Amino acid sequence: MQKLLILIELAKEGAHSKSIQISSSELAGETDCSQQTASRWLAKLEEEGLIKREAGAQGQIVELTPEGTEMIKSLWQDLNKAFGDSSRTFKFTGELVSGTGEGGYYIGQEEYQEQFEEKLGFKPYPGTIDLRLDRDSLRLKERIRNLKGIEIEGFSTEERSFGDVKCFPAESMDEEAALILPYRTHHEEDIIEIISPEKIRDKYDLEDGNRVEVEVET
Amino acid sequence: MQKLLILIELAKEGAHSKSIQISSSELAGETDCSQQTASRWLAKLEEEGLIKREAGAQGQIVELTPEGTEMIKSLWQDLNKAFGDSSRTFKFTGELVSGTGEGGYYIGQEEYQEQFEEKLGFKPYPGTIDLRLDRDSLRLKERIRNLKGIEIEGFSTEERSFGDVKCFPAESMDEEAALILPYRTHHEEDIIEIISPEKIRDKYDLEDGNRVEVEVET
DNA sequence: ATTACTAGTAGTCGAGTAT
DNA sequence: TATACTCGACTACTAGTAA
Repeated sequence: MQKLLILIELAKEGAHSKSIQISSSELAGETDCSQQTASRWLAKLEEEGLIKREAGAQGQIVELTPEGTEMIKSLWQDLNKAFGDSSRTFKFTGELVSGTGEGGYYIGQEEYQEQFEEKLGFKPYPGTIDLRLDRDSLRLKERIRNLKGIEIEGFSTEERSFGDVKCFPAESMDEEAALILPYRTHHEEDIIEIISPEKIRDKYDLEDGNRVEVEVET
Repeated sequence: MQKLLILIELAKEGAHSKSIQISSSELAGETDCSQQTASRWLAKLEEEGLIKREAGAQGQIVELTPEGTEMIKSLWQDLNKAFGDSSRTFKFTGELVSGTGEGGYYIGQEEYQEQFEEKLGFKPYPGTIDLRLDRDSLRLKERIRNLKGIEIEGFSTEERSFGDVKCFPAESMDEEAALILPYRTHHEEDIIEIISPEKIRDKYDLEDGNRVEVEVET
């Protein structure tokens, strides 16, 4: 129990994004245990690879490792699931990039199109708008991954298979749209794909590098 | 450690909002411990007043108590603080209600007005728009309370003192606005106060009971 | 299939204290 | 001041098993 509490306290102090200076007694005070326990746990957490630290006779500098961060973050996401992220609008920002054209190939598939029309209420233009997300928006993507969206089922043709896809109603430039999130990701992590009934790129004369905002409903 | 994990697992299963049926071995599977441990913890959690349950030879029905829910929720909020809720738009919905007129009295104070103008960029109409929140939006209010907003400092007159207030830029009906969150709350918990440079009530002919949406930036 | 007791072991605790 | 060791007490674990 203290192990988790200590890890959480370190996260609260910001150790997931920077090195922090914290003494074992300070930490003990925050987590309601003895200085010895805090010290012992810090040593153990280091051993387990969850934190990195430099401990000396005059204090220590602590930082969560990616593994430690991951552990706390997944706990956070569990709680997000539990307490819900309902009725929330996520605003993604990023710049327009050219897809490989593969997006259109996917979306154009009749099986996908039918489901989009049925579940989203519109027939998407057979092409995706690809956005390279800003740093801030990257977190949101990770977050939205855990939310329940509209499920689009995959299927197989003779040549290949198309995976399950999750989507969320969205709006961009006052146009109806949807965020597409494949379960099997084939994109770089900082890119999202948007579909819309209109060919938004042409309608608004968009070019690569233009800044675009997308509001996603959950 | 298991104690927290088990409590979290129960929350994940929805036990904070309804009674759930879960066997000790099921719970043990999810939290990676033995059936005996899960069983023992459930008994202990009940003893501590964190859960309520009906255990019998053919399973048990479990539900978090308000205390248990509070415990997990505060953990969640700690993590929210740590990992941030940046770049998020919160959409509040509710129905318009008449304030006591006290809102206008507050907002009208010169010391507040100056700070609003300086920190929000507009001089609010001296009156608040009060919204009785929908159930879904209630959660958001609780959530937004923990976020860093724009601080408006309190002050004292000869007669009385006005407390610190936190506010967030917002938009409602395409009008610039701000959500006002007093630290010392004097309202019922399901009500939020909005200010705006315009007298929105008149401009849009709003009456009590009308549904209003407010998008709050964080 | 459940819940949950017992017993033995492993893990965790804080006090005292060394460095 | 720090960190962190030893040690005795206590707690929590799992396996076995009863009900």
